[in-house]
Amino acid sequence: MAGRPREFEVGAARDAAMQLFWTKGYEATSLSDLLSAMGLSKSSFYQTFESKHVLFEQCLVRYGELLINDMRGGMAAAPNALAFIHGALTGISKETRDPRGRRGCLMMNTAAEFAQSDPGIARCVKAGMDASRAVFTEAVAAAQVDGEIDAKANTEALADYLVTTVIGLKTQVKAGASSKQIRSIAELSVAALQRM
Amino acid sequence: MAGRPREFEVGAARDAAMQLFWTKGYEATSLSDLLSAMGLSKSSFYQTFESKHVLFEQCLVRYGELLINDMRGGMAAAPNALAFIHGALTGISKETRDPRGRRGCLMMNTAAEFAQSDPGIARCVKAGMDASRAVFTEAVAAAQVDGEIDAKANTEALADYLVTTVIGLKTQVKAGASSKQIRSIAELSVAALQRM
DNA sequence: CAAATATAGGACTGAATGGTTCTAAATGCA
DNA sequence: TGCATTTAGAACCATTCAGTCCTATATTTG
Repeated sequence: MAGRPREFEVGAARDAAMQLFWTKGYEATSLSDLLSAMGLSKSSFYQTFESKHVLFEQCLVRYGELLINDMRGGMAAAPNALAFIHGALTGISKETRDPRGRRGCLMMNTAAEFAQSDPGIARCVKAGMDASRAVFTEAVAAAQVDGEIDAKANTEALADYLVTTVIGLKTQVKAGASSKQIRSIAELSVAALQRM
Repeated sequence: MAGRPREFEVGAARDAAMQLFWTKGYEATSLSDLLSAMGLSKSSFYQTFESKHVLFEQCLVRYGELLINDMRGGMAAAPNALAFIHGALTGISKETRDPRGRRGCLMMNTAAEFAQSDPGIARCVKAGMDASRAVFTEAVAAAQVDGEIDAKANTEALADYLVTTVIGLKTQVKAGASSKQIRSIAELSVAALQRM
């Protein structure tokens, strides 16, 4: 009834693919790149993952999950909502050192490479954006309750503002901005948030 | 001493290529796409432009020039510096309707596709960013003289903040944000600028 | 006319692409 | 033992790619 068991972990292999897509982008990642990184033969690859494109969509979804988990973890660990927001923005400055940080965000990279031409991908990207905005919405609302942000401000609009700022910062990192620059912009943005 | 004259305008052909690269990205633009868009035969193409890659770098430089010209034109046309800044941000909301606006910014798209792997391209992108930041720096300084922005604020830091916001907004457009969302974020950002 | 240059377009190269199919061996369960 | 399944790996396919080369024609100046 059952044959030889699979010798690799699907999740781990997919995560390896995700790292590669993240670093190089979809088109620039060849099938043989993937096979090396995932440690699979072509047979196993195509038996387990339908195609490069399908695998990529899975990676995108997975990336979104990790992103949201990270954000929620950060929010739980922070002393309060504003501290979380502050850390989320200023923390981006650390990504300037490590070349891996210069990869930017897989969602945004994908939006740039794809979103125009592939509706399925566009939906994935939009879903990821919406999810991260939702976390920021919660954080802003909590900070409003805390009295750190003006309770009369439009919560949704502030969350949109934060998402936009994060996107801008990450792109700046990718384009070569310095850690100091990033931190300065981040501080400015958080300070602005408290005066809205 | 002289032979048959060229039948096309180098500048116009390069601009057509730029539009295509802008819309599709570098890798996704094939040579035959370029030939069609530019209206050239292979012979003429390779005689005039050394290669696809060289042409792309030229397009990137050209795009940067146009971008800066646009910004300077907008600044000259605006009643004052703050109005220019306001228009530069809120104007991005108009790009949501037209599918051509959804292309984002060639500089940023290139940063996402390339900047990690190609040092020459990275230099081009950085130069473009710096140039547009310089225009914003002038605008902020002028607005500070006008009294629209706090004269005690760090001019360079505010310019960085503006560039970051523009990048974020354009990426949001690309990812499918609505005109209303963009406008709301833009208004918020300009208002914040006046309270820094 | 002759030299010089630009034109269009096809033939071609060599490499790489994603993807399919097959063989042959390995491994598990009933 | 026999069936089901995974494994590795190679062979193969059709396509696309950027780029080179060549022929033949057109158009300019000297």
